[in-house]
Amino acid sequence: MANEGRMTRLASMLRRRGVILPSFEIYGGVSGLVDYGPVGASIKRRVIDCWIEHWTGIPNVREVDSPTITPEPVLVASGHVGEFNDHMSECGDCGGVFRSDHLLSGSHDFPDSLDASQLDSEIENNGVCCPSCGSKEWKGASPMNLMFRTSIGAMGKARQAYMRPETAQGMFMLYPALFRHFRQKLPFGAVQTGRGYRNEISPRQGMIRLREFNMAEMEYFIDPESPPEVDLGSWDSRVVLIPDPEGSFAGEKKISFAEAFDSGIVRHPTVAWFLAMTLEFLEKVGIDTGKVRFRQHASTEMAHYASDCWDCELAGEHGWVECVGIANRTCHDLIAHQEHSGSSQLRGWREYETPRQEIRDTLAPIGSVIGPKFKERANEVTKLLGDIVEIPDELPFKLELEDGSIIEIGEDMVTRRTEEVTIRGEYFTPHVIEPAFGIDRIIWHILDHNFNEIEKEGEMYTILSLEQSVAPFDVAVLPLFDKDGMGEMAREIASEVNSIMGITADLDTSRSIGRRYARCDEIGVPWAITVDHTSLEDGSVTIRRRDDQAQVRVDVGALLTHLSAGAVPELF
RNA sequence: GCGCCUGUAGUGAAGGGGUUAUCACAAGAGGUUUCCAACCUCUUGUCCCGGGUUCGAAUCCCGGCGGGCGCACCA
Repeated sequence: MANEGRMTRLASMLRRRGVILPSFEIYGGVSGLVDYGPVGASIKRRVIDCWIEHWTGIPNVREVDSPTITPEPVLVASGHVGEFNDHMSECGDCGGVFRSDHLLSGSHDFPDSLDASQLDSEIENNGVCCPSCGSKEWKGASPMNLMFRTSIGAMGKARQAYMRPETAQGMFMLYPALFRHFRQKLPFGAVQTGRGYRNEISPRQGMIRLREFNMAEMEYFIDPESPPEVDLGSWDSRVVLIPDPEGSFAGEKKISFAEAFDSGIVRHPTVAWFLAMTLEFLEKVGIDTGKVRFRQHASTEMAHYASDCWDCELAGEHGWVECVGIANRTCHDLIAHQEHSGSSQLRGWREYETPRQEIRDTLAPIGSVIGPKFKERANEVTKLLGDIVEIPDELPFKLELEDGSIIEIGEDMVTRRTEEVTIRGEYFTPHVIEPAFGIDRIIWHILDHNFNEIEKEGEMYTILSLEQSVAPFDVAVLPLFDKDGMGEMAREIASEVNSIMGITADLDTSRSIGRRYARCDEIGVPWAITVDHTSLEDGSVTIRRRDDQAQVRVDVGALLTHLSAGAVPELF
């Protein structure tokens, strides 16, 4: 990094001012867990609010909220229990730990599919050496699950559960409710923000890799045969894209989203749309768009559920960091849950433009005959009759049961019907496009991109140039001195400002006015109202703009009006 | 998980087997001050935790926890 020590100073400031701090510090701290302090929590809340507002701006998108504790079968169906159970092999000499399947990647076609003992024998048979020390002494492979295990119920019959590794599954569980809510018409979407948990082996880099983290995800359900039409023309800025390095577009490009889609780099129109929406959001919350790039996953690194995946990476003190993933998860999750749960509610209905007429032959079983005749096998017979595709022309006919026995279906057992039916549409499993945001990583980059160290009268001076929408306070109210009634007037103004919905004021009365401006600048408060002697005489105050320290005098009433209308800049 | 480095007020640092651990900035109280970290007085607050060596450990050793970097991991 060009500016030595900048990251240290930023991290120190965040701790000193109560933005982001290590958790449980008086007990020694826990790696991978952080606190948002009295200033940071406001920033986080506002970033999340901006995010919700941004994505619910899409028609037919609603917020939902589901539990973090998730029963095991849900995560078995989603693939997380299997996927998270990677086996790890430990070197007996140097203690290095490696994924067992990676050790075999050159010598076995499907190392993923092996169990622990198979992995061990394959490793031994192939003479795999430890990548760090070259030893061939391996301890047995053992599963490593990155999810936090817990159980539901305190006593003996407790059910196995996990803390969710993503919010997405909760939204898939809500699919039937969403389908009803949106009057059974796709596309629609659900957004959810909340905590996710991954028991990382070694969390590092401050708040970049956390064990408990804040995420924000949208599941946008579409009919794969008629994805929503999007006009990408309204996002005309050029962005840096890094297409699949193994694909035909390999190599960094700087083009617009429309061009990227038209040329086939971005394969799906909805994915292209969400890439553009993502950039727009990041810009709104104060990310420097010059430090944004989108990288397409190579097919080999794709998550188990994704068919096309783009990462949005942000540049900062930690280099390029993945902060958003946009994945076309196709119908993978809904199909998996349908199969594991047996639910038939995880589908959409596609109406044909013109209804189809079909002649349908059916054999309706007559239970009063089949029952007594086949007894315990009657259920199977009934089911098989319903499944017959080619109805035999003549009765009686032979039917083979599962156990191989052949039975004869006679005329007295069924009613043969030929009817003309009108088919108006068909069921299908929707596809889902998912933008998933790592909120903590985005907050880190907002802080990073807006942390400005300038020189003021020969000394270093810090300004956090946050957008007002994500600033910890909208405005600071500062009496020039806390005497002669200036303090009282400031307190009144602060409480009036706080009574405006969505606007918060911080009151600071201690020490010199210059010092208080500096404190506000450091945590990114965009505006400061100062109450001075003139204020006591004529009810006017001054308002100071953080970014250039310009100050104008206005009537308090007018200022409050501008504050509630978000029109303070017009005063300058 | 492994290796190397590392841990002293809120932050940044100095020091260090022996009386009461030092400095700057920050913070609190009071004073002063008619707008950008001013000044004066006073105040609060620190050796990560545990064990060992020692007459004596914040200092040396071991372990744990935390942090940094490298390797590995990051669905």
